Amino acid sequence: MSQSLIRAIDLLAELAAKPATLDELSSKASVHKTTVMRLLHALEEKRFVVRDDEQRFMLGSKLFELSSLALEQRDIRKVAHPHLAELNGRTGHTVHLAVFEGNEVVYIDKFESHHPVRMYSRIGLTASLHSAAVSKVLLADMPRSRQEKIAAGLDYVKVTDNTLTSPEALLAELEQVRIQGWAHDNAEHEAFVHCIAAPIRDASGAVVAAASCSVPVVMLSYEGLLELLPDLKASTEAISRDLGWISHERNSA
Amino acid sequence: MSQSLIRAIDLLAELAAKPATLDELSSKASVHKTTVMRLLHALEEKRFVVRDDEQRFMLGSKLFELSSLALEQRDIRKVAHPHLAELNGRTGHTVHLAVFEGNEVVYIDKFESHHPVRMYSRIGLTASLHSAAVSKVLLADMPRSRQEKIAAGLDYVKVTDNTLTSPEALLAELEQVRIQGWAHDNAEHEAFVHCIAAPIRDASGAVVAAASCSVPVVMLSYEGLLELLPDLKASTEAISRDLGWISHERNSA
DNA sequence: CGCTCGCGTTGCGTATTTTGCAACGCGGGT
DNA sequence: ACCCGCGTTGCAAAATACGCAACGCGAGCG
Repeated sequence: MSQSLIRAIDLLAELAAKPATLDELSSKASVHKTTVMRLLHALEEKRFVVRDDEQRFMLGSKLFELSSLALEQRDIRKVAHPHLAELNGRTGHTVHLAVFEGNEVVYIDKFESHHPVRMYSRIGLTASLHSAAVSKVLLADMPRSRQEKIAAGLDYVKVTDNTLTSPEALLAELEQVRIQGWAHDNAEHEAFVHCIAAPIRDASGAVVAAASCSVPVVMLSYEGLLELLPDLKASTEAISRDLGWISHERNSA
Repeated sequence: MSQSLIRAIDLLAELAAKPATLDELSSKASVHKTTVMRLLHALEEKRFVVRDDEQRFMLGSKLFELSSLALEQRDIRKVAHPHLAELNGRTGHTVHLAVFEGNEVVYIDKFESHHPVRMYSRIGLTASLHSAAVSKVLLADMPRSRQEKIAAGLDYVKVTDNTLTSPEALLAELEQVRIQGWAHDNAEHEAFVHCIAAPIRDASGAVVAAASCSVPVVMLSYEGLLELLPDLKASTEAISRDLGWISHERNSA
């Protein structure tokens, strides 16, 4: 167990909240300031951390570099980007791309709404496994046994009144998603925001990513949201074809 | 000296190049695979690393999250973003935003050209201190003694035929930049690409960032490049005013 | 101008962790 | 069925990390 490494990572997490001094970090981490100092020096030397004008430590530019390279290593993002940019252009609404990585669903691309609305999601953050539409799409393609295992291990945090609250409810919804080929988030993930998501498949037909359109409920009714579905599916199917997927069925809402 | 932490960071640097297996990483790092395995497990637990479908390790999504937060902590970027987006829209050329951090110049925003050209620069990478226009702008505002210290410590790598190759040449050019209020990169930083940069100031008048326009020499002559200067300066001055800067002089090319 | 305080830094000995070794376990291929 | 590649594990030794106590410096105050 790499305690020293874990401590350094914890320091980065503290600095992710806001820049801090040596003493502040030492206090937060319950670690002697000498120890914190040495870890920060190593992080500073490698550009993970930098000192601002007031001698506070803050996250360094190496993180931009690594992040940029990590995103570039995700081919799905490169292939999907122009399609989703167009979808965002046509609809004017927030568009996300998410993948299943390390037992979590992570947003790896995002296009902001043309309207003055902003959402909590951001590239790099994880999406709730039991409430986000992209999560349902990604889970729906998994074998039932794996779904059950994941569903059993979730903490069904009630984010809104509509949030699913049991493994049974989630599994039932996943079955419906698998059949209909898309998922919705009925303001389960973010209050006052609903969205729809559709799967992106690779040459083998496996779901490798999900894309979604999200809209505040005051801007668009549920019926209006569903009218975006053909457009969304056209984009996700175009991306899937670029990945070698061959459509065997006629799709419709 | 945090050897374990440094090793972990080196592993991340290897994975930045491309995903790799345990044995590959062990070989590259000259560290026993047991040690690499433990470090990777810790990194995986904290989402700095994830395993792909072929059990290779790759950079994880936590880096996106930290990078996103680190960029948000840089207020200058948020203030400058809309202005530089407009500059990019008006000119159609590549636009960069760079700051001086930890004795280096780092790109913290970039807007791609509307033409089919791509450059090596990317958010998070450092710019050469002796050849990039943004670097000259940032260095030009420093006290002479600090300039001399930095100039003396540089490795004057000859990137192109036009690259400056001595501290004296660099300091002379910095003096010129300070007087004229902008800098150029005469294909010193990237062959066949020239650019101009201008300073962004804060309320105290200090240069806190630099913005640049970069164009391939085949697309625009040097004279044509200089014609972009009023537009660039209009943007950097607007950003400076947003930061509280008060202009005391009439500016012109 | 001198003193005090806050905060980053340093030397060092001890405690703790890290490390590599040797072997194991598992899955895939022959 | 066997072998090989590769990830994993237990353990003892080696090496580092750690915290302590004090230092040094700059800023602020009297």
